[in-house]
Amino acid sequence: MPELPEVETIARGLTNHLLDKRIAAVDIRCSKIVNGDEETFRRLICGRKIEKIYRHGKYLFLLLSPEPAVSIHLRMSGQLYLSGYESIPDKHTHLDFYFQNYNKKLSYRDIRKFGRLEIIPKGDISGYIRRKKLGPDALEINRGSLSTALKSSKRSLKALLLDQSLLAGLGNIYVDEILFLAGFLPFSTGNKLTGRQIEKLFNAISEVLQQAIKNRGTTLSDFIDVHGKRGSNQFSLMVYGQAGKPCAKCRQPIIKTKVNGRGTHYCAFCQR
DNA sequence: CTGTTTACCTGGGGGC
DNA sequence: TGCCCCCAGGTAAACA
Repeated sequence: MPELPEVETIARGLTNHLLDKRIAAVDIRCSKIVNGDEETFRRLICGRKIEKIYRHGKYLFLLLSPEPAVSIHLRMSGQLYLSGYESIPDKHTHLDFYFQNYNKKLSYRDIRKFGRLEIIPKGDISGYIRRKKLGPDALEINRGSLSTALKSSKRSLKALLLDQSLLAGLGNIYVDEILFLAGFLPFSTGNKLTGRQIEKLFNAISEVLQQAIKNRGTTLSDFIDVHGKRGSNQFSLMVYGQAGKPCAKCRQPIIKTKVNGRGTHYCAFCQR
């Protein structure tokens, strides 16, 4: 499932290939994927040049010149990939962008159709981020803000780290990995962590995410980069999907349970 | 207001 | 083989 490292991998891939390309046409085959009227969507972006591509949390932003911006959220199973101009889309490929003087198209594919593309004015991106209640990006947050976020309530660490309004970008896989690396149990609460413990968590967040970006994301089933290639971070997972297998550190079996309704993996010996 | 549960989708896997 | 049921997960909306 695309979380921060997967969206970052896509943002970098798109930046490498689509910067300064001009959108020539958009083929929408499933209109619920785009927010609002399909015809308006087409009209507002056709003929516009891609000026900048970046992400905040799991949201991807394409800035067009002179206007507008497109926000894309892949949710559970969304994919963005480049393919030959004339390749035939399968039944889950809902939208294609064509470009001037470029022999590839950018396709949006989404088996579960949870993802969305939205048009917003460029000047309103910060407003959009506010309306979506997104906190600071998980790679940009500073220790003070993380501390405030974790002490904001007596919910579990799992719930706190998944809460996009506190810090944006973490999903189920990386939260489990971060809590393992930091050595904290997912159902323990954040409000009585010491400064030293918060620092441990802070470092684990950045370490786990940076490593996953280096590995070009985690591919358990769906994730692919803009070239259709799988990531390799699944081979570095310590707890997620490892239920019953021996912990890499202490050889005790990894436990899978539910915390806040989410599948949660941890080592009862290494995490306290 | 806060925190928890459910709906949205589809494919895959287990049980029989 | 095939059918039924449940599970996976990010977010928004509904709920307590």
